[in-house]
Formats: sequence, C-alpha cells, structure tokens
Amino acid sequence: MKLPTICPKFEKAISLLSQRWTALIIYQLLMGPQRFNEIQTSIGISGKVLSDRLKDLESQDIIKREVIPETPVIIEYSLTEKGQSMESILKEIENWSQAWIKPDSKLLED
Amino acid sequence: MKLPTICPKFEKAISLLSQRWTALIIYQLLMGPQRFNEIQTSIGISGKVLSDRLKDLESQDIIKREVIPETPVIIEYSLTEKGQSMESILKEIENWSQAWIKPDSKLLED
DNA sequence: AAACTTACTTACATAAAGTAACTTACTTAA
DNA sequence: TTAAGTAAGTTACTTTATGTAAGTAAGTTT
Repeated sequence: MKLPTICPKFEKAISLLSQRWTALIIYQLLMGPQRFNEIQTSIGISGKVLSDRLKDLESQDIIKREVIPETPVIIEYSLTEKGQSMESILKEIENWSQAWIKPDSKLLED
Repeated sequence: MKLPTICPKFEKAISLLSQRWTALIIYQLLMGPQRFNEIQTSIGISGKVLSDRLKDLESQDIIKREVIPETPVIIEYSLTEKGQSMESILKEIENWSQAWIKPDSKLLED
C-alpha cells in the first residue's frame, strides 16, 4: 500500500485549476474587473455555479468582491495579486492550445 | 443574449485541464512511462476513472498505450509529443504553487 | 488447487453541475 | 403607478461525474 506522494502545494494548485470554470473565470478577470452577469454571459456558466466559484475563489484570496455604492449598487469582482499572478499559467495554456489543439472539425466533412 | 466568445482552442485546452485527474496523470507520465497500477497508486485515483481518462487522453493523442509482449503482457502508458509539450504548463503551475500556495495548516494550531 | 497480480469492467452510491423558476431591491417604459 | 426589466443571487429539482467495492480473465507463485 503506497500513499500518493505529490507535493501538497502543487496538488492544491492542480485541484484549484481542475475545478470546472475556475480557470475560465480567472481568465475573464484578467481582462479587468467584472460584474456577476458579465462573467456569467461571457463564459456561459450557470448562476448557481458561478456564485459557488466566486465564493470559493474569494476565500482563497484569488479574487475580491467589491460593493460599489452607486445607485443601484454595483458588485464588482476582480483579481487579487495572487489571482493576477496566475496569468503566466493561463498564458502557457493559451500558447499551448494555439500550437497543439486542432480546430475541431464540426464532424461535417463528408 | 450574448454568446460566450472565447477562443475554441483555448477552451478545449481548458476543458481538458479542468477535468479532474487529467493534469495529474500527465504530470506523472512526465516522469516516464508507467503502468496502470503505478499511475493508480501514485495519484490515488479509482480504477474506473483512470480507465476513462486514459482512453480519453489516448483519443486526444496526449498519451499512447503500448502492449509489450512479455509474459505476462505489460501495458505501458506514455506521453506522446503532444503530451510532452504540456510540460511547460505543468511547470508553470508548479512554480506558481510554490510561490503562492501556503502550506495548509492542518487546523491544529491551538 | 488456492491465492495473488494486472488491467480492467460493472453495479450501485454520492457528489457536483445544469436548468429553471424565484427573490429582493432598484429602474425604466407605458 | 402599475408592469416589466435588470442585477445579484438563491432554491428546488434533474442529470452527469466521480467514488467505492466487487467482479473478471489471463497469467504466476506457493
């Protein structure tokens, strides 16, 4: 019986990025602070899951939630320094995808 | 009504990495070819899901499955060139995790 | 022959995600 | 000044994904 022996920090990072939608949310926020509905429509996530993820990411200090007291109130999500620092990861993924993912044929080639 | 407008290649890469276990499997295989049970015990994944993932990754040409006709037969999984090329992504994640993830307190600090 | 190993698969249970409708507070159009 | 709309969620319910444990087939070791 052997126990998994991967660095716990690495594992934590992986489990963060392996959660559906997290990477995409961070990616969106790299373009600047955004509101709930903007994020939702731009990545096509359900309100429920977005709400979960935002709480989760906030608790991990990756994003911050700001209440801007305009009327009506505006709630703005943005990256913290820690969140910003993930840009390098997202860029690597982007580069890799451009180099290696082939555009998906719509299965229409007859 | 606005449609999500993220680059499909990037999205595909993200959805690949957002699948639980995929990143960890690739990470393991970066250390060299491995057999089913080795992967399973090293990352602590269930046989069922590992089996699913390996098929999936094989179909995406990220890993290859080789039957080595020893007796008994050995089945070895290894990265393809495409799979190997993901090393940069995994390394970025590793670096980031070292810099930004704090070791998780075991909740034991009294 | 009985027990063990490898590489899986199957059946069933639980957790995560999706869908759609609802809420509360404020706003604009009729 | 009521009716409908927007923003930021939440709730209830369904579907999908993952986990757990046991089973299988081929070969091995005792």
